[in-house]
Order: sequence, then C-alpha cells, then structure tokens
Amino acid sequence: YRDICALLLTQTHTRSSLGGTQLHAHVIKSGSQAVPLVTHHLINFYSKTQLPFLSLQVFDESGFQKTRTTWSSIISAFAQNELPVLAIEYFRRMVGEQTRPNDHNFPSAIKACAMIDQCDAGKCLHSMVLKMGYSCDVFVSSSLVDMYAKCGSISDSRKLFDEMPERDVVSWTALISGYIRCGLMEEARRLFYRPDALKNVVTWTAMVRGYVRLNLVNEAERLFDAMPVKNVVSWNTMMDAYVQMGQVDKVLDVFRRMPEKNIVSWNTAITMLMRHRRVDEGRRLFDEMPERDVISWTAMLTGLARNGRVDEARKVFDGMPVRNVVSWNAMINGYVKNMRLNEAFELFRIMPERNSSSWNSMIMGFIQNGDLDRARELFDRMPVKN
RNA sequence: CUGAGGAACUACCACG
Repeated sequence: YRDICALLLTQTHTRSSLGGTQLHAHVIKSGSQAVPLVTHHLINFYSKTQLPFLSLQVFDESGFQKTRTTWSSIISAFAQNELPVLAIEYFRRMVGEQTRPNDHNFPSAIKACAMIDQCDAGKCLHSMVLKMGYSCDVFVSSSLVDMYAKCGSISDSRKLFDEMPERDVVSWTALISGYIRCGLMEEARRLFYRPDALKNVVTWTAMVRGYVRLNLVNEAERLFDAMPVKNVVSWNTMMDAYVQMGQVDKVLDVFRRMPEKNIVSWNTAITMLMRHRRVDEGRRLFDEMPERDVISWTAMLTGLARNGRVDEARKVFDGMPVRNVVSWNAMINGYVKNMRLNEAFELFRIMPERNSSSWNSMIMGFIQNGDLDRARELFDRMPVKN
C-alpha cells in the first residue's frame, strides 16, 4: 500500500493521468480500495486531474467508514472543480452522519458558498466555526474573509480580518481582492501599501487586475513592471489590460514576449483575434496550441460565427470532445445572429441543459425575426428570468 | 511519521 500511495502521489503532482488510471486499475484488482489511505490518494489524484466525478466514484466504492479525511478529500475535489453545489451537499451529508467537521473541512465548504453567493449557507458555516472553536485557524478565517467579500459584505470581511489573531498572505490577499471586487480600489491600495502587509505574486496580480478593471492601464503597467516576481497569471492579466483597451497588437506582443504560456494565455489571444476579425490568425493559433479545453473550442466557435462563418462554427461545434451549456449557447447564438432561426431552435430543443442565456438568445432570435408570439411564449416558459 | 483545506487570469445571451 505504501508503494501504491507514493506512486499515486507522484502521478498527482505531475498530473499524469495515464499512470494514475493504471494505478487505479491495480488498486481495484488487489482490493486495496478498502484501505482508507489508498482511497484518499485516488480521490485527490482525480481531483487534481480535473476528473471530480471519478473522485466521487472512488468515494462511493470505498468500503470503509468515512473519516473526516475522506470527506475532506471529496468536498475539496468538488470545490476545486467548479462544483460548489455538490461540495455543500457533501458537507451536509458529512454533518448528517454525525461526523464532526474539522479544520480541513470548513475552508472548502466555505469556498463553495462564496462561489455561488450563498451568504446564508456561509453564515451558517460561520456560526458552526464559532461553536466548534475553529475561528482562530488562519485557513478557516481567511476563507470566511473571502466568502463575505464575494457575497458583497466587505465590511464583515474587514471586521473578521481585524479580529484575526494571526494572518498570513492569503488573509491579506482575500481582503485586498475583496475591496477590488467591490470597486474600492483606494482601500485596497491602502492595505497593499501598509508596512505590515503580507504580499506575494497573487496579491500583486490582484492589484494589477484592479487597475485594469478601472481602465487605468498606465497604473497597471507601472505596478506590473515593479513586481518582484511574475508568473503566468500576472502576464495573462496584462494581456487582459490590452484586451480591455482594444489593443490587439499589444495583446499579441505580450503573448509573444511572455516567458511561459498556459491555456488561458492561448484562449485570450484567440478570443482577441477573433473579435477583431483576424479569423485566420485565430484559427492558426487554435491549431497550434498544445492542448485545448472547452473554452478554447467555444472561443473559436463564437469567433467564427461572429464573422459570418457559421457553417465552419458548426463543424467546430460538432468536433468538440466535450460541450457544456456555454458552448451550446454560443452555437445557438451564432445561428441567431446569422438569421438561421430554424437551426438555432433545433439545437435549443435538444440541448441537454439550459440556463437563462440560452432562453435569452432564443427569445432575441424570435424578436429580431418579428415573431413576437413565439418570443412571448418562450418568455413565459422560462423557468428563471433575469 | 502518510494524506486532505483558503486568495489573482480566459469562452455564450441580456442588462448596465
């Protein structure tokens, strides 16, 4: 078991999905999924390789009494893979099985509340934290600072922050980002320049982003140049600065100069090119990029459709290895914008899941087609209106 | 003495 765990940990850190999957097969054959430590490693492996539903499968198939660590693994797998609703649900289940949450369980669950603006659930977790005596844990309280800020209660964030007996760089960054998100750049700045402030590359990048959002590109550039350390996210944020200004060539310049690129850098460049009708260059980047995710495909599809090449967009859509609701919406909207209502509606009918954007696109389509009755009918059938 | 936890960047519609 020791060897399996050590190997799994290596695969987790190198994100090597092939090796990990083979180890999983070996685990099943040898029956060692009954060993908690092995199961925990497997859940974490699938979480880090962004396959949370395989994490869940391992969780469900493990034949032992779940411990806090088992729960911690599965809850964080959901929270880190954009599945906040499931994270909260599994936190609830854990509590329902009389398992007392520990200091590792709370931050993931609180993060999940922050992701979906569930301030009520967040407050509920906060009172559990107080009751169980975890409010001095720096991970727990930093996650609360972040949660209140994301739910729009920045003053609660500040109060918590001021009362923390000890803070680390994440506590500082959560609060500073909170002020930036609320548009209170001045307050963010005051904190950032406080002599006792703890800052790292994430904090600096958040500040750069703050200036970008206010269209203060010169300030953003100044801060970016002054950064003691930059990483790929900092560079991506600078690309975004020029995206906002509509400076395509500056975007491409940063893209070429940056010391390393990740998938976000490529996606940003492609989106920008497509928005400025440089379709073939965008297509070339898309073909060149080392790996593509659902965002890359959707950006490509949207760009083609916006430039009137909707049939090519459809080919891209059909070629997608995975689709989500956004990609479906993008394709539907592409048809709508090109006055191809029938194809749009056909997709709308068969799509596996709809959100308000799907309905809005279709409704707009019928309106611009002069078919107000069907627009009205769809509007009435819309489950959630915005 | 194993393992799990919190902060910053990209794609669709409408609104601003």
